[in-house]
Amino acid sequence: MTAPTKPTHSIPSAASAAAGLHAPVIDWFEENARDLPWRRADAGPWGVMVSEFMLQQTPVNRVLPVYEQWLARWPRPADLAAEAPGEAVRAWGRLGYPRRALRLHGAAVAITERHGGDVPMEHAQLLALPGIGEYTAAAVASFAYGQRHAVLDTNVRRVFARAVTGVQYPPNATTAAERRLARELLPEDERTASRWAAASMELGALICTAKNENCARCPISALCAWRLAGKPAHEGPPRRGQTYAGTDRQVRGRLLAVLREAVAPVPQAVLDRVWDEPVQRARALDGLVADGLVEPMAGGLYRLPLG
DNA sequence: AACACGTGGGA
DNA sequence: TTCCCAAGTGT
Repeated sequence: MTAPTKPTHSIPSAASAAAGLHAPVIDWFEENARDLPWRRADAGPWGVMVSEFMLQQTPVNRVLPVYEQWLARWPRPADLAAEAPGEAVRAWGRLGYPRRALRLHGAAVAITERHGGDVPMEHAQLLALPGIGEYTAAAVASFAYGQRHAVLDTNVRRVFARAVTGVQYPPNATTAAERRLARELLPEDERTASRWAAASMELGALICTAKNENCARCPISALCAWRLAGKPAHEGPPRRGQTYAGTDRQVRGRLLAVLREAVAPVPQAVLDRVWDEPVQRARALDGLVADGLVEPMAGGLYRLPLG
């Protein structure tokens, strides 16, 4: 008597059960994707890369105008590489986390020196660039070059948490289980995989949002584990809210705002006006200098870095 | 692993 | 007003 055929090497997973997500999400994306400049055919790998830097923790609507100015001024990596890093910081404006501007400049220099001025195609080469981590490397490889990579950002993590795992929010930090799920859910076909990456991200950004999710317009609401379970509220430790008022970050922000607007080196006395408490003020300024965001000059003057 | 790192808009 | 959140990275 023969035992029933049973693949012992293949463990039934949530991923295999969720394979039916691809078509509805991709179809939805074809119909509802936003017409964003970095998605246009003429954006190119550099446009995609610039957008990814700017979109790290900053909403699309605030990125849009800065992105347009940036690409108009520096249409190729070599154009940015030829500038002083401080010009990148200035052009970054109020997008926040200005060290990203410094890293984008550094990445442009590395691309110019190591890759002949072309944004590299390989994930490992992208990952080696300053300011590019796991997410951004996968995003550029997928969006700019159509490659097959798991692109796991906060939107995709939330979609998976709900649709597949059945919980309201993903864990605070990305887990190995999430990475495995993302890989398992990735369509085999390269073209489909890159569409899936963009589509699942867009779904999280427009429909399956952190608050006030719009299940009525969701293409996979019928399959969503979280909705099917009655949309149970998040359990466990609350996501630690980041305080801001009174922190060094706030002081650094004020300091840098003054330097960004200044056309000439700024005297220490002018910087001193942005914050009353001298110890914290000095610490914040020292931190900016240590980070390479501010350059001290002789005579107690400060400016954005010349290089 | 936990933290630092900006900014502004919406609920 | 206060709180939450937005396509993360580096240490």
